[in-house]
Amino acid sequence: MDNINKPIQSVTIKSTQDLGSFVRTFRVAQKMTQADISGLANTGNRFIVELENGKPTVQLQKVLDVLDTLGLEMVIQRKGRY
Amino acid sequence: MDNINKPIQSVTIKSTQDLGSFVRTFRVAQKMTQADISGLANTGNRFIVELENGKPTVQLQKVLDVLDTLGLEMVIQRKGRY
DNA sequence: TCACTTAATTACCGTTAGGTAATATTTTCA
DNA sequence: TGAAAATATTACCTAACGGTAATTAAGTGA
Repeated sequence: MDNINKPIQSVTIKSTQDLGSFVRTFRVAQKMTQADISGLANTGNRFIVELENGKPTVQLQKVLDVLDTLGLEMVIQRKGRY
Repeated sequence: MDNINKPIQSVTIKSTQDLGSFVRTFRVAQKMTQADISGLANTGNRFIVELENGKPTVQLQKVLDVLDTLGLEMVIQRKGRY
């Protein structure tokens, strides 16, 4: 599939790596720095680094804060929808 | 809106409370106990209790494990989609 | 190439997540 | 209503989250 120039609709998160990679890609696409996010989301730079690198133990509320800062939201659904 | 007997398609998670409430409701609908989940997801019962009660600091990977056990998946998307 | 920006690492450290196991409380239903 | 099942709480404990601040490394653009 050709995803070039195709706006992202949604990404299924199967692992913390998936989330980290997506957050990084999306952040960069928004031309934001890690410092921008950590400032807006009231976290340390360290948290952003760890999140983007897929740390499994990041805390949920902080993740939600970062997603909100990026204009993203989390959805739960049954497996296999598309 | 009448949601009775309407299969859940997706739930937007704006807070850890949202997630906890949804997990509980879904688990009960599946006729599973907390012990069932904690067994299958390799966590303690304590984690399930805390997750369902909306603890903000639950760790992401464990949440993903529980969702997987329930046949659910996490999706990230831009805000405001429906 | 070199200066500047951004990202990553490290040390320090108080707080706490969450496992287990025991106990208590609440819910369920025959 | 009473016993069993399910959920919640507690104590004990180790590992480690994540903030700050300083430092280092990596990336970028003129």
